[in-house]
Amino acid sequence: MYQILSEKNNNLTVEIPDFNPAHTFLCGQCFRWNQEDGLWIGIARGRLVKLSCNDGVCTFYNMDKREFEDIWVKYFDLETDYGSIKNILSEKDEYLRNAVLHGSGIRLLRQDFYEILFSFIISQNNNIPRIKQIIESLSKSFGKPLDRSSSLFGFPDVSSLAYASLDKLSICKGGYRCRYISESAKKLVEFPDFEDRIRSLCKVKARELLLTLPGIGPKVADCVLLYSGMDRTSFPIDRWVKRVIETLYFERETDEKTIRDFAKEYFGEFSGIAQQYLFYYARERKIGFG
DNA sequence: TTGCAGGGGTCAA
DNA sequence: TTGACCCCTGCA
Repeated sequence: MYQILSEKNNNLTVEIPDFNPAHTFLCGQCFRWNQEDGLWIGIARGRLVKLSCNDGVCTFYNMDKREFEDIWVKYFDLETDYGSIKNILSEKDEYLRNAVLHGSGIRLLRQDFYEILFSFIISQNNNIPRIKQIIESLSKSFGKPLDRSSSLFGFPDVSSLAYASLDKLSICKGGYRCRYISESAKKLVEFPDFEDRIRSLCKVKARELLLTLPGIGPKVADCVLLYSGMDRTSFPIDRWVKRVIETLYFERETDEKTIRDFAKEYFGEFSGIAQQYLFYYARERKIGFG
């Protein structure tokens, strides 16, 4: 699914099919990747990553083969064959074919469970630039610096958030969501093997357990399962997805349960990635929005 | 300049 | 089922 082409000067060149950083980082699944001077720079797994890509050949800067294979193969989901998934989805209908073409370089990342959990609590009733702002601010205030000289910070761990006062959390301007962050973090420190527990449960039970945390409703629970890589059939339904599905497949207003059942039946095991293609397509084309 | 709607929802009544 | 909730941005 990928091929390491060279390793020199501490830079790694890798051929990665079906990967376009812009598609992957801008489709709304992550909040800590930015483009600067032609490079994509992100903070994930407590590390800074710099990469550039051209025609399916990517360079990872300051990275050796070992780190790449230990961490980033999994993070970028490089052992999944997106080519065949795209073929299967493209045969479903013309809408999906267009959506897949439009976001042909999307890869569903496998991100840190707790970072995703808190990031998507922050995402509720919010827009992407501000979500990114709040996450940066939280990381700066409560995260660990990436290295001794760094002014960059990893996402805070659960206990840092749990032991922070609500007043201090509120400096990050998350508004009413800060209370959810605080309360969920407090519950999570009391439940240290929460992530393992979620992993061990069936999808339905895992979702139910996530829903017991303050600030996590159906949409955020589905995001956590999908973007942490736990359940690729998860199908988060937000305003955009609801309206694009209504516009393309129902031609009328439709309740969430009907949409969920439709997705399960129609997209099957590829529901999560189908959702991502449709979301990216809908946002860029403003489908269902004027 | 000001006011208002709305943003990848959730919760409580 | 509905409105409140923080805060910011875009727009009239």
